Amino acid sequence: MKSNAMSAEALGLVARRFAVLSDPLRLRLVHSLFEGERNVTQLVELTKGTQANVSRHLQTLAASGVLGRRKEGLMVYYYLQDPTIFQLCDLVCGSLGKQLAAQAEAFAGTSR
Amino acid sequence: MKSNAMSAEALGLVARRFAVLSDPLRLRLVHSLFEGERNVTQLVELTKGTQANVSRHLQTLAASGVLGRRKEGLMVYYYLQDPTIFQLCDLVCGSLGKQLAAQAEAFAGTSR
DNA sequence: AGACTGAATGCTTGTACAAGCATATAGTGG
DNA sequence: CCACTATATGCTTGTACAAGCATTCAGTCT
Repeated sequence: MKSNAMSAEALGLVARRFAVLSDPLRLRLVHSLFEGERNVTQLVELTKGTQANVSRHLQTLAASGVLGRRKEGLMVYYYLQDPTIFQLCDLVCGSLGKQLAAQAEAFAGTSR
Repeated sequence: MKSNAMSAEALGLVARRFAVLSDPLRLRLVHSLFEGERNVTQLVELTKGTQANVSRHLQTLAASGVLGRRKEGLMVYYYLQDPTIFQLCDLVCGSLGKQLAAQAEAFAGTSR
């Protein structure tokens, strides 16, 4: 595998993965699953979304491999399936935190 | 800061960061800068995009703090400014690789 | 069987945004 | 000042997709 010439196909997959994580409600859902699996109703309450909307976003997340599904009677439990999600979120949050802190400092510096 | 109740604002920022990385051309641009800064014309050639389109995507990437800009005469050089981008890409690529390998194996298993 | 609950799916509407094309700005040299 | 090169910016069009609402599907209980 050449490291400097990613195929268009691979690029599309990576882009798609990022796109899946680029929605606030989906991020809330992922975040709500950090501490363990939850069924749809619980997720609706936790995220304060509508049932239909939450259900659809869960499909998206599951289809992309981020979440897994487990059916138990009437209820469907979703759980984090991709373990890299934690690190991904940590990285982005850390990076944004640093960036905002730097901006704040630069702003404070303007009055010197 | 409570770790289990991210503000809507913070969530929006994270989502936005992922959204910036969710475009194939932008990923190509980022990838083209892995080995050092490049000016717009070079990036147009490397990514085979149009000048206008490349320029606009570079704006997006720079505005979000992923890239930095350096002007030198007529030319503008862009460079990776957020060091976490490497790790972010590695994580996603690794995760996708595992996922695809697992799928391939599962598929092969169907004929057993 | 019917009534009920949890989850998924049509269908529509509004909005964000990528790409294309033409044009404008900025900087350089004659 | 004019011509030229590098980059950025209007403006338009097409497409993807989130949200809302109603409806359907699936499973449980009597």
